[in-house]
Amino acid sequence: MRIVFMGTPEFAVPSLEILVKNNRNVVMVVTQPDKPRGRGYRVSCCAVKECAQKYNIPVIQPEKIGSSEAVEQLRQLKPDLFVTCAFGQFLTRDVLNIPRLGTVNVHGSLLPKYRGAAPIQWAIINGEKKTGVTTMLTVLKMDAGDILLSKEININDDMTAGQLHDRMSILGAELLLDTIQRLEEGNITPIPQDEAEATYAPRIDRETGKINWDAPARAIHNLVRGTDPWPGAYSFLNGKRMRIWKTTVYDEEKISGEKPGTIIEVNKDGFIVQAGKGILNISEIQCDSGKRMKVEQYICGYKVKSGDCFGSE
RNA sequence: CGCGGAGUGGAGCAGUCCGGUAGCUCGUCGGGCUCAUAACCCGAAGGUCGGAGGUUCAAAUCCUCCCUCCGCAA
Repeated sequence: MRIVFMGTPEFAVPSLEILVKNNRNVVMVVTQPDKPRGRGYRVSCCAVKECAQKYNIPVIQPEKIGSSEAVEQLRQLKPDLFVTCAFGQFLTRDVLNIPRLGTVNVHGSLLPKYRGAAPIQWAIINGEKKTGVTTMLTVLKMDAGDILLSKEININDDMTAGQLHDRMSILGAELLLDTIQRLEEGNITPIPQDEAEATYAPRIDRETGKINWDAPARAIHNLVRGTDPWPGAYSFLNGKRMRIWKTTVYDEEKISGEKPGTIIEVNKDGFIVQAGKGILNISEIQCDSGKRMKVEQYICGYKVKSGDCFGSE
């Protein structure tokens, strides 16, 4: 079976790798063009391209996958199957028509929930207790194709988006291999998604990480976890921006009368802060120009006292 | 040439503008107090101030180059 793999970031690497290691015939990898990224705007390539090069698989990086040039290149490969996994471009009808057996996508949620770019982060931010990975047929509408297989995974109360991402990328890879095997055997029945149940998980940006202290402590805790490692939850303390990396819910319900955001106690375990509902303990933070550090270390050099208040400036 | 911040005993910071004895909080070690303690009191150890040049009577501080880390932006 001739497979073309389309993917870009770290999440897709285990999927590509599992195909290679199981001697699947990946004839081509399609990924996003190299772009100037990072400090100093150095041009760098994505994780999937690096992986493909490691296994000497040809790579193309079309600006638009639907361009006549790219379509022609793909046609000439006479592929049996396309696999997409966090590719980052929509496939056009012309592209979808190329592979004999169709196109399979790996997605980081239990569809039809959390369609879109950031399903892992939003599942945590929304406080879900479980999520999963799904393989489905790729169609023109985003993440809306018929479901092939899915697998659940539990979300622990202290799990970060980064941790969940890493586990799900591996789970997704295993599910992909399984899916392809059963497709070959003709042992799989695509199930249409229930459109009425569909929800969306849009791309997150830096603003997503801004903490609203009027929210419940539990919701803030979920935001902190769901934006770790990127973009990170933040607020301002004494005029300086502070990222907040590690929290625990100290109390679910309590309302002390202090303004939300107020530090009601400082100790070596962290800041104890009043939220809109409930109380949050903050134990790990990061200042601009610095690395992550425990609050215990921070208060050695900075003066923080109870009554100081987190805010939007 | 994208913009900006940071590097000072083990940790976190001040001092740098305006050159002149290395400072604070915490930790560590020793002693004291205490039924006891992560609390309190007394004392001590520990630093080529990221690196290399330069200016100067004198550089953490001023000038030049380099290294490392971080934020913005992508």
